[in-house]
Amino acid sequence: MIAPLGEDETVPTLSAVAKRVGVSSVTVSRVLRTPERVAPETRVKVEHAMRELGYVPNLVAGSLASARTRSVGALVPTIANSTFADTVQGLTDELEPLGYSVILAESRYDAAREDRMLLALLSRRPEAIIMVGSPVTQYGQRLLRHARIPIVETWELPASPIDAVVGFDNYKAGRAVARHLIAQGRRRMAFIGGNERRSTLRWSGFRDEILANGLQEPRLLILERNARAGDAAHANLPDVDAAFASSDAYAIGFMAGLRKAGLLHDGPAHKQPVAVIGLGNLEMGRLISPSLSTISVHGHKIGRTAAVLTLDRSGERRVDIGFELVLRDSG
Amino acid sequence: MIAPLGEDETVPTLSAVAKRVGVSSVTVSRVLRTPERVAPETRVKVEHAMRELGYVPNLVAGSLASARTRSVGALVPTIANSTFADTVQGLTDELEPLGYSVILAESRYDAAREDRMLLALLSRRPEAIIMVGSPVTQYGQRLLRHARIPIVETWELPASPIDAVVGFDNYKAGRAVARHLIAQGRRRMAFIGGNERRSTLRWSGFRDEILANGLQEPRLLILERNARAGDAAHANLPDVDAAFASSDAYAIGFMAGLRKAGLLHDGPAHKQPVAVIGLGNLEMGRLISPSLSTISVHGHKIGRTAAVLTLDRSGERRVDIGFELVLRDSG
DNA sequence: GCCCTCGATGTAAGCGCTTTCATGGCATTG
DNA sequence: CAATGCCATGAAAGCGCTTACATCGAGGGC
Repeated sequence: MIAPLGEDETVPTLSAVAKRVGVSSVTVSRVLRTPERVAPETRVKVEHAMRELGYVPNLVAGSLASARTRSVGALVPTIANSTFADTVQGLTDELEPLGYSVILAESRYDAAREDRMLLALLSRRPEAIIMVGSPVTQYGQRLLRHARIPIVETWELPASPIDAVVGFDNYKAGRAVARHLIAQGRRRMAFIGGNERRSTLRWSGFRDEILANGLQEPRLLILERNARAGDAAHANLPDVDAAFASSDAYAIGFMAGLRKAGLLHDGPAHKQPVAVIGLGNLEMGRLISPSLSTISVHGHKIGRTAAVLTLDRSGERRVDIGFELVLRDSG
Repeated sequence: MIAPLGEDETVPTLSAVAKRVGVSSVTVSRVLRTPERVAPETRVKVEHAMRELGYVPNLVAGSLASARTRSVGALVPTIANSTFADTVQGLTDELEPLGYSVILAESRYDAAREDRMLLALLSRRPEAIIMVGSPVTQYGQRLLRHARIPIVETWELPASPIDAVVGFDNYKAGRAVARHLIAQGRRRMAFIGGNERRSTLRWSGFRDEILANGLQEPRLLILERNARAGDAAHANLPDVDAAFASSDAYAIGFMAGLRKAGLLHDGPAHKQPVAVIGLGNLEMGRLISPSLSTISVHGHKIGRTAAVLTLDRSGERRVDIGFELVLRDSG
């Protein structure tokens, strides 16, 4: 596939450096890994030779020999347009200073692809795997259970996690939003979301709370991935006075539709004909008008915490990082 | 650092599978790599044993033996909140089906960190490196020039690239925006951007075009990373009638400031007291009101093209993917 | 002055694969 | 029927490191 760049001279190895200095290759290895165990004089000579040759350590050889790859696998549904990028960033913030690299894989909300990616990741022998959600298939679960490395599931709080978990209760988030909207006097609710587990959990909570309050069953609008929540959404949801969107992007799209229909004002929440609550707390939501009320989910912190959970396996393996209802002008 | 999970039994290897079936390990290797060269009967037995043992190929050993890691390195300034995620996604879209993994690194617009990440990536012997921009330091440049693998620089069109390049002309983008705003009758311009090369290039083009038209020097507002472009920006830019923001996020932040100051209407571009043009074409920009005019930059396509450039080294090594001025209601 | 320790270096083995080359059996050919 | 070729498999070497373990002087303690 990828053809190596032509030309001749070979990439320098440890022993090339060793030969040049006139020491054995262990010594060279030592100036890399445990420089304090090498006589300063030799060390200087070796470092000099490395620079001259442009030596770049071969970590794949090193990994094989030491059984430590200094890499972690990260599996997310998608990295683009998404708050999962925050989680990945949190992860790297914590891990890169320690010399770990992250191998990134995207499942695209596709079970088969998730399994393939899991296998691909494991083949590279990462020292831990951090994923958004949990493996969907039995096969994926088995793969991870047998991997014998720390596994961190995130963004949810599964009942029987494989190893560690850091996330929040999506069901409760749904209930919290419903509770707020009811208190605000809303009566005809709708839910806008995608067709995946976290979204479904939020829907369940939302619905349960509403029904528990004796209100009518909320409307449910499942959007396909990449669907435009805008015009479509409002056309499908006539006659509602509040909507909970499973992501800020959906919420903002829905608001665009509302605005077109003249159902969006620049005033405060209680003046809105239709209340809208999102989830994710994108910066954008704060900037638009009316500003978006949302569930804030601490994506970055999830990533950092996941990193900590792989590094320190002694403490509590389940972290409920919570969420926060951020009220602004949209609902 | 990361402690391996306790317990005993060792992870199965190729030869463990081989022993179990009673064949040599080459045969097992062959059913993985070239199954058509193995007698169907043996193949079935081997595959069965693999499943029984839960064998997961060790790609790090394979990589060392074959000198092919089937990985590529991706270096971006940041993955969060950013359109670079699109580029990474384009990359993986093209590469994952071919069995490549992407190793992700973030430079955070920091030269020293960029060099460290470059070295870390190269140590893992990726078969290609795709980066946003070009290495900032001499050292980084040298590292890549000596790496003997395809290198793709993106998002710019450097004069003397290391190897391949796919991007657009940031300077021309700046000129194009200026030209448009001038044609729209704007006279007192401002530029809002970050302190990094691509932003500076856009500023140069913007400024040059304005001066070439005999208008007064535009105002320049450099924002720190993560600064809120909102209130701050407008306070610093009184008396302008048009602004070009180096990213959609800045643009939307600036618009929020304008709205507060009563300088933003819901009508069409020519009715706006202050025109605003962004860059990036975030979906959000289409949804807000007034909708954001912007330079669209095809981030996803950049990623895909970068992948193609690493896979097929025969064609043109410089791709100008262009940009597009998308006019909506903000300017 | 002898033994021990310790610091600096080297030797050897091996990590889990792939690659190259060899082998032996069987079918094909004239 | 011998020569030929091919197909399925195996043996051996080695990828570039790390990790025991060995070695060898130089100092220090008594």
